[in-house]
Amino acid sequence: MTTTREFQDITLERVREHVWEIPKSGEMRVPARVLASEELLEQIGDDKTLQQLKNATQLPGMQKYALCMPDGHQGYGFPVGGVGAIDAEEGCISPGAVGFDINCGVRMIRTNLTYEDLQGNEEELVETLFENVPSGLGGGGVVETDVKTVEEILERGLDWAIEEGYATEADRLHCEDEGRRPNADADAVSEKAKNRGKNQVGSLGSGNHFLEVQRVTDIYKEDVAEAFGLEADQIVVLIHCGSRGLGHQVCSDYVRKIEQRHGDLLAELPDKDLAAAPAGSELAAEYYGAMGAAINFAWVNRQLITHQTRKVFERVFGRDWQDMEMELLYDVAHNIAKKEPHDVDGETRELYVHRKGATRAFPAGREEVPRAYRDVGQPVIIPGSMGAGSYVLRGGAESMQETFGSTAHGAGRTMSRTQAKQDYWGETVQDELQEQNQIYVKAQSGATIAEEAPGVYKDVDEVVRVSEELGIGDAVARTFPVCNIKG
DNA sequence: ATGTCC
Repeated sequence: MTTTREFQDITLERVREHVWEIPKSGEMRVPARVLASEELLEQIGDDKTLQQLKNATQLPGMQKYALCMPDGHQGYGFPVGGVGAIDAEEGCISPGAVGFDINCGVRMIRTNLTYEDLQGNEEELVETLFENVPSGLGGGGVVETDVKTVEEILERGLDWAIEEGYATEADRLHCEDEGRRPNADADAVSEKAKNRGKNQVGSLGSGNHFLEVQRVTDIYKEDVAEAFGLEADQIVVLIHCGSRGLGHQVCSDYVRKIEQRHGDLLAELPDKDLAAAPAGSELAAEYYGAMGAAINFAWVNRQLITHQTRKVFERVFGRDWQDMEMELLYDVAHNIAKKEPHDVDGETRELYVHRKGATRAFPAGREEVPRAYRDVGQPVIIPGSMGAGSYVLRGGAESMQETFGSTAHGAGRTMSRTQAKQDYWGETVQDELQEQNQIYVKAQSGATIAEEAPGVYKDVDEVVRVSEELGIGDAVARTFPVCNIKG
């Protein structure tokens, strides 16, 4: 007897614990799979996620199944929390399956400070960070620059930041892809996008983006934590942001171009927001190059915020950042597509792995994992809400087989921003966090705090539990917020 | 997410 669940005319069959399948039918090229507990599946079934996932199976060249991670929710065309691995020679590439915020991602910086070292300095620290790390909508970055410099950043990523003195060689080695995408093409990025980016280099932006000082509260795997340089009570810094207006502009430019030039493919797809360029076409190559360039821009963005953070810590604690051992643990992207070789039915194929709100989670042994972590698996950083903790995982042994080397990226929202503003008042949320949890929050706008209230997020513990039980990403450590700045 | 519509 098969266990099934039905949501809005979509039936899912239970394959095994935490694995639900929408069987292939009608125009679907492959089945779809949702990786979730029963509790998370109920939330995923609430909005358009399942229909979007089912639609995605119609993209030409989709391999095995379209996947939804445990934190999935509806997005533009393709679910946030979606993974689509598409043949890079005979399939297609879809900007909607990457997301508007190209290389939105997270990085964690270690320190050798303990929570005790920081207590009493929270207010000064949060204020100084807020003054020195640009945030909010619109312009204003750590550096104000010009189109020519933006082009350098787009082409060279972290290498540019090293030359300019904003990054070290160790920083570069601890970014996914070593902070520079080989196929990045600044010429494929419009002038308009470059102009939007030129005064946003080193800026958080708005929405769910933030910089958070955290303390490590739990260690689940001692040996892996040691390899990652994490221990209980340690202070770490988490930075979550992306490619700002530049990446957004790249996405809209190419959605429009692809819609215009590849109307034939578009006509076969169930949702125009899935617009895709056929593999081998001029636009597929151009979008891939422009996306790679926007990815480099986002890495530099997070690097300049790191640079400012180190300077702020130097000022507040009166020590050099090197003395506080403020090294980059790792920087992960969670809105990208990348050509990767994967095993499909016993054959190795080049695939465009689209991860939209999903994190690469390569296991131990893979050469893409930085040398320092190669024996334990890559670090995977999963931010929770500002009142809950965040997790550091390591890529699990089953990830290559189950999810094309991917896992979740966050807690995922449970209500709209509009609803959140009706249910919460920013200052109240802020006061409660400080009084009840000793969390110091500072934001450009009270509305942002309301929109990001801890209550609007799913249970990050449950997301991580499912990831761990599936063997795609294993919990290594947990952190809890101390100071949070945001747009 | 986003100069929340060129």
